[in-house]
Amino acid sequence: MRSASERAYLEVKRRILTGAYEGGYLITEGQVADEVGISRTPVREAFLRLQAEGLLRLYPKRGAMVVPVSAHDIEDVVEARVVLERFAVAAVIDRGTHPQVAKQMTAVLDKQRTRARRSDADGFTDLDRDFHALLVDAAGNRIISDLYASLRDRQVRMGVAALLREPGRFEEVLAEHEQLCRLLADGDGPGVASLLGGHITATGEALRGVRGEDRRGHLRRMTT
Amino acid sequence: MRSASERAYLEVKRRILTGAYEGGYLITEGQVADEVGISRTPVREAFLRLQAEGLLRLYPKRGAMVVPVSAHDIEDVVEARVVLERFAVAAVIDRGTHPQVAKQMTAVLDKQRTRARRSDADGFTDLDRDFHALLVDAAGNRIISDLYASLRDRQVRMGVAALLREPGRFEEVLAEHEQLCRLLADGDGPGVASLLGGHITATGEALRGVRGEDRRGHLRRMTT
DNA sequence: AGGCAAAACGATGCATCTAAGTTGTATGCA
DNA sequence: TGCATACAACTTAGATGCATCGTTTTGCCT
Repeated sequence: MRSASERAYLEVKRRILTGAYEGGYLITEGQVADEVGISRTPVREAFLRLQAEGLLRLYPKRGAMVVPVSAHDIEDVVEARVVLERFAVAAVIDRGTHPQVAKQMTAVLDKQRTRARRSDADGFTDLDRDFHALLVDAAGNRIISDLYASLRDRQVRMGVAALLREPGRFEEVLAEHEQLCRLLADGDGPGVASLLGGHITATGEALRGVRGEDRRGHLRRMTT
Repeated sequence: MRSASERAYLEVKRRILTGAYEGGYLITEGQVADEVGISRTPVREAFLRLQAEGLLRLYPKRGAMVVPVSAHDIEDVVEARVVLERFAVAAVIDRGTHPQVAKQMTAVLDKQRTRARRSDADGFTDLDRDFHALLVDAAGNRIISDLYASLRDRQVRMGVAALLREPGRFEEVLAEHEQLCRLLADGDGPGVASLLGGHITATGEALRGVRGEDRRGHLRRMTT
């Protein structure tokens, strides 16, 4: 049995990431406590963790606001991802482990292909995460790996999942990943770097197009 | 009056950063609660925040361990800092705001010089933070700015303050900062990048030399 | 003396209770 | 009607109590 605060944390995070709690809404400790069936103390702890992750903003005596994602936030996340992945590529090549890493990434890419054939968008998304995480983790810098993981979370919130469901998107991603593996295997740092810029930035562009209409700045109480 | 949890947070963080709580020690909620004169609830919240920042690791029913810093951690922090600052330089130059940023940094540098003349190590350190933060913030990426700030905290823990007290260190830092400002003003991205590598990495090297003997892996109860 | 089991101790996890702050509303007055 | 004020409802901040779990110590047995 998981701890109560862990359950509260996972549940609220899930709701935020899936969009069940939209950006801008106010949620309260008592509300979540009732829904999850625990007392308010563990919920408070979950809220604190989520605030640390940047998903909630706590207003004393008022409630917790689900942080809205702005167009600027998307740019920041995309930009940070490019920075981190480019560093990872350089580090991996510098270490000389790029052939092995490229091999592992290719293996993931193969799995991704089968998911694409089965139109399994969720599986595809998970493997996409693995693909990029593999690269970043191979750089061997814990700090950067952790940040990268949290960026993935935020991107999920921005609706990447929905994006991947668009027709033809699978193929584009696969092709780019394939090229990425090839360039990495060859140790072509600059090549990977420029490709990455395009790959990730393209995702960002598409994101901004797909959404971003319903941004409001004011607070609204969550209506159950 | 600050909130109780805020006080607990600041106090414990201060003790960790100053080394009053060494890495590897176990501290407990009750202990801190008594010392700060509040109940355990706000202390628990402070512990959670500190765990999120990577300064504490919580062991259920056992206590909170002050995370020890290993040589590898130092490398990670140094490496991450170089990555972020290099990005910042490129971004600032790309935006074309580098002349203004360089000007602001030069202003901070001037203040730093007066502190150095007065042998005010604390003031010097604070301004060093400002100097680098100015550059990173100018890149306009919140995510990267936040991470950079947290890295500064960790570096403080690693004993940078003590390092700066070594004779002649002020001058080296000042000279490097001065050159950095010049290169940035000229928009010489690659030049700043390579200088940065040396500047920050040198700090890391020195750090590793100055400390790192007393690393032990086991837990020891804090003896008051 | 050495080993082991059980009790005592100490820590956290969570629920609950009180206090205090904030918001929105209703009321009275100009 | 418009505005200030009082108040009621709701929320969090913090304290406290208890149950549970891990650790240590103690005391008995071999």
